Amino acid sequence: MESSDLKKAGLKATLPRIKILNFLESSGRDRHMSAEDVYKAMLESGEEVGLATVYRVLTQFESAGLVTRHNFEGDHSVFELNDGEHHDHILCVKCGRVEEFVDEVIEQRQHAIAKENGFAMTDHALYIYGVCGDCQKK
Amino acid sequence: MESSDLKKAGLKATLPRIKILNFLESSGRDRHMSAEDVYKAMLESGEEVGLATVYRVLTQFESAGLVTRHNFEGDHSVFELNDGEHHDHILCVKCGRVEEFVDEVIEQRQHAIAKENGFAMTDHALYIYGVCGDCQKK
DNA sequence: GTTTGAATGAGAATCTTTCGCATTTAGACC
DNA sequence: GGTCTAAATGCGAAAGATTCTCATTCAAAC
Ligand SMILES: [Mn+2]
Ligand SMILES: [Mn+2]
Ligand SMILES: [Zn+2]
Ligand SMILES: [Zn+2]
Repeated sequence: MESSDLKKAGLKATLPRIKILNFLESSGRDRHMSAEDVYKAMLESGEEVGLATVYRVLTQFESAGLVTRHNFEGDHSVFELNDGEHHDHILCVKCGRVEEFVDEVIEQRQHAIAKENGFAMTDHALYIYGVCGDCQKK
Repeated sequence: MESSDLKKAGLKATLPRIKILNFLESSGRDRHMSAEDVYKAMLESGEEVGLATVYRVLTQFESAGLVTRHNFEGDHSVFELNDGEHHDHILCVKCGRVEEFVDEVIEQRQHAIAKENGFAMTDHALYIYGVCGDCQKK
């Protein structure tokens, strides 16, 4: 459906790419998914795409700015559809819940710190880990 | 030498653990090393320790609070000796240079954000990526 | 010094991700 | 619509990082 988005991103509108993009757009709550997550979820919904293709396409989407890659799990990457607005994440170490936030003070301090150290900042990753409200009750 | 530190941490003072701890303590500039880095560097200096043991010991040191694990490279962990003071990192995406910093404003905002989201904060990771001064000149 | 459970080393195994290559396909051109 | 061609796919093999298994060794308690 969104083959226009793909072409705009300089990517040929192939069936696997369309399927994966559609899938990411329709995965409301669980926005943050690993390649394996995407692969399995698509299998279950009958949309067959090779695992290697999922990895390739997600990486291409990242380069094209369609998705963002995160490494807050340490041992594997998770991806989320890029909605244009940057945000950071706070994660529950018990249940895996993920909340998003933006803090202008932190954003500004980061730029200041980069400048202080003579760096031209290109990116940053901020992950806050903790126990969410629900998990504290248990 | 520092077998006392190990015992204090509840770890038996074995030869591999003593060697690795000594090595970490003597690695001045390159404080941030992967398990493989530690393994190879020790081989070169004649201190033979199995790779699996390096992985095991570093993980034990982490649990004991002797070292801190970072994932700023995405695909593998790096470790650094814990000096008691928390700090964050700014990394050059060209040459891999790592600088350390502490920013109280950011630290406080993080706690505030956790509270706002109902989380009991346990940890956080902040990595700023950019091009360092030297690499900008090239 | 002896005993014994814990730690080690070596390689196998696992997990995530990438590669190689034969086959398929999107998009350009007729 | 039919042809063509480079690019994309799917599969299994391969790679890199880390963990596991298990026989052997060792620290430290007695
Ligand atoms: Mn997000
Ligand atoms: Mn550091
Ligand atoms: Zn939770
Ligand atoms: Zn640099």
